[in-house]
Amino acid sequence: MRQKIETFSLDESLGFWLYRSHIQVSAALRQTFQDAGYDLTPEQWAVLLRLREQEGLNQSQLGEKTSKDRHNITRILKQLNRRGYIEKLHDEKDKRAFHVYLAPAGRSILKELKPVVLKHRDRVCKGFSKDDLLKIRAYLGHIVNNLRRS
Amino acid sequence: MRQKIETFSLDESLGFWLYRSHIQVSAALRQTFQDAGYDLTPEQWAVLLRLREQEGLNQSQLGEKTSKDRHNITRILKQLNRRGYIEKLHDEKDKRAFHVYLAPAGRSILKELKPVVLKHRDRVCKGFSKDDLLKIRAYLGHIVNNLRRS
DNA sequence: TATATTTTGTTGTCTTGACAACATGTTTAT
DNA sequence: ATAAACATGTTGTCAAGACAACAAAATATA
Repeated sequence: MRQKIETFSLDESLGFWLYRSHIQVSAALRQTFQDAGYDLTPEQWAVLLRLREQEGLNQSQLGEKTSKDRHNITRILKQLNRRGYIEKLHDEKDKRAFHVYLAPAGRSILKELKPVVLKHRDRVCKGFSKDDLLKIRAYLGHIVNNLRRS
Repeated sequence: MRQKIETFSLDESLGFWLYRSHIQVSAALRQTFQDAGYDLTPEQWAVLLRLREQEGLNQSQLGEKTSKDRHNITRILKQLNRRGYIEKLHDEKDKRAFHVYLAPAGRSILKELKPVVLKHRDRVCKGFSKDDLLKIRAYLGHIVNNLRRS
């Protein structure tokens, strides 16, 4: 009867590969923005994308929909506000809350950056079939699901 | 003849799913360490793991092997040094460089945290077959490869 | 109604990642 | 041999993620 010796190494770690791939995709997108002459982070881009789909959310809701907590959303919105890409409007009823909207400059940058972002996407996804991409998304969704609640 | 209108949304973005899954796995591991009573970050853990496999690297090499640049490695090693988990020894020949080694406390914590890390791994990987895990790793490796050079 | 609890958002601290500037030491070219 | 280029590591700045503390407002409860 042999005892099972479980072991682990960094290269066998799923978490490390997620870290690695995320870091590199993020760095590539950052570089893409920089090459295009825009001072924008991947995180700020994600928030703008989310706002294009759904405007008028309050900050907490926006945070949930971008996987960022309210502290970080506060500061990312501050940056986007400074650059003139978004607007925060007070909620009439709830005086604590804001509703967040795209400003005209925000809509502009979304259009302007579309071609370079598509190019970036092609680079990241090179060699993958549509089926591969669906499978990857399913796998990552499964992981996210495994960690839901507690 | 219809023009192809390519579009994108955050939920269709591979980069966003990588971000999301990475963030959650990382948060879960952080919580795991905290629950076990250890003040250790996932990044520090990754460096310790790498050192267990390969000691005596200099900082730049260690950075490459953990996908961190030399600036970040400097600071992570500072933390690990403060906690007594590693040692930095001067290179005899190259007076700029250090060789990094695990200290006894570093070996200890690697052993002590093994069970909780395995538990964390089981949680992350729940519902995946060995074949699934190999496929995920292959997919993520493919992405990393797509972004190599330039 | 009065109090307690929860929600919304901000600020501050720490760690990490990206990046520039720098000091020091090594290697290469002239 | 000297100068130029490069490598190694540190420090500082900013953005972002984790987290604690806080203020203000809304909601629940007594």
